[in-house]
Amino acid sequence: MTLSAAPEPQTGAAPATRQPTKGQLTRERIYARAMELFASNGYEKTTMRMIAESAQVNVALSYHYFPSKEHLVFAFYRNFTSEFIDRSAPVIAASARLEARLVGVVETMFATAAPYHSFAGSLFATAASPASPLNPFSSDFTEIRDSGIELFRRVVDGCTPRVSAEVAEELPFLLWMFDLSMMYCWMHDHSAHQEKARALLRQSARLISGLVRFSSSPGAGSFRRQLLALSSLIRTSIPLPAPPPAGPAT
Amino acid sequence: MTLSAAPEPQTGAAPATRQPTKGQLTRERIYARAMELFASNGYEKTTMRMIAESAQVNVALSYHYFPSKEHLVFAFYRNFTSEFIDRSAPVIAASARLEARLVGVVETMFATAAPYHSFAGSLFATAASPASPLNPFSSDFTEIRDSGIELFRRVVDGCTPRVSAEVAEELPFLLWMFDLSMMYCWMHDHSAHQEKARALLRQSARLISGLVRFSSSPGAGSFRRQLLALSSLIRTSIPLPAPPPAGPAT
DNA sequence: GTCTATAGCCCGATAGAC
DNA sequence: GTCTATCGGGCTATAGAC
Repeated sequence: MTLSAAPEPQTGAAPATRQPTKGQLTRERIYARAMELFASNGYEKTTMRMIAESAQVNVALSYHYFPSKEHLVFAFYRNFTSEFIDRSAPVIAASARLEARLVGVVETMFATAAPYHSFAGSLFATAASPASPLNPFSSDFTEIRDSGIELFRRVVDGCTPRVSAEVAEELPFLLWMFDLSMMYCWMHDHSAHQEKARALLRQSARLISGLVRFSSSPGAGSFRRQLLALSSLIRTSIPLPAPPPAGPAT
Repeated sequence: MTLSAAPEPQTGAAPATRQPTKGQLTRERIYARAMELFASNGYEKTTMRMIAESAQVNVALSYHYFPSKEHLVFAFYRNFTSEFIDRSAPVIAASARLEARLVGVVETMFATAAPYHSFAGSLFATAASPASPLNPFSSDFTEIRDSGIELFRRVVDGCTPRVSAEVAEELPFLLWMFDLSMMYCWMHDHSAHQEKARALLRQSARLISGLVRFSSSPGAGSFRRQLLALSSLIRTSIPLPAPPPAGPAT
């Protein structure tokens, strides 16, 4: 199964100015109602029949726009990632400190995801399985994953402490994985306002920033090489389209 | 829902010498057939009806012993963990080097899990959700998780490089989480014989061992304190029964 | 306590007529 | 796009045999 449904608008750099067709409106209505129901009843307890009824369409039509329940989840991922990245831009601009940027960006992710806290865990479960086309390391996910890594490239870009070019090449990927981990912690966190996840974030960001600084010191060559080798190993274990071109970009 | 089914034998320090009742044999037959079917058809494609038919019992009886499909997964976890831990003992005895022990123990986990590689991912998905009583941080999972952490306590115990008492208190938990991560990588790894996951393991173990050594050096007090604080934060975010008693136990 | 048989609910997903 | 009908599968309920 592949996850790109037929009438799915490619939300890339394509023309978003065209006025929506009737079908698109229907599609969005179904999606919106599904998210509401997921939030109020949870993912598992929300049935496709409920979604269709709520959106005032027939079940079969729901399946026309979203060929499976998973496709709704995938659409959520895309929308969420897109919104999260947009909201991160001013946060990155606000400070050059790596630690502040990292905390800020992940906090932004928490804030963006807050309305969905109740069902994010269930989505994650659907997505965690290597068998699922939704898992973050699958090829269906490539686009979303790449935009996430790209976000952390901007976090690293021009930050303090300064990072060497070789580190700057691997670090975005590592930070993206850190971001995923924080997401997982946040989902599990039922403390008020997810304060525990936030405390964890602050402590981790401090440690990461310290390690990055340390890895640039002259005496840390062995550590740096080991870390880079490790990151490279992880990255190449994943069906990434290609290692980031160290060419004319930036 | 709680996961301890009624006729489930408590495999603790309880008398395992008693001869199995007829019901226990049936239970084990159902379980064994389920695992075979999972391995050959995958988790999702194996139906409860198939399992019952294969074990030559009625579906309702299957549900008597395993009130849900998830209960089969939970039984698998318990058995797997138990076998994995048993097989790890000689590995720990074989070397005092932390790096060698770490590689050896995780390799043992890979070897123990090898027969289930095809469906381990699906089980993991069922288990990853915070909503699932199967997730590794849930209270149902406490016993299994504790035995895992205890295993890594033995890995750390008496190892070289020497670790200070305060590090030795947190390190087993961190290594257990590392073990979980490696499991996740291994599941995703479809290279021949999961060679990529093994390469990752060797590289990670080297780095971890280096970091442990470094953290014990006099100049690394700040790094060590930060790492300990982080570990403690993570650990206390989890419904652990209690922080490990620093009392009379070895 | 161990087990069979049957009947059925609910839900994800599909087929095909209109 | 709409609709009905249907399937397969997780799960439940009940009645009862031994």
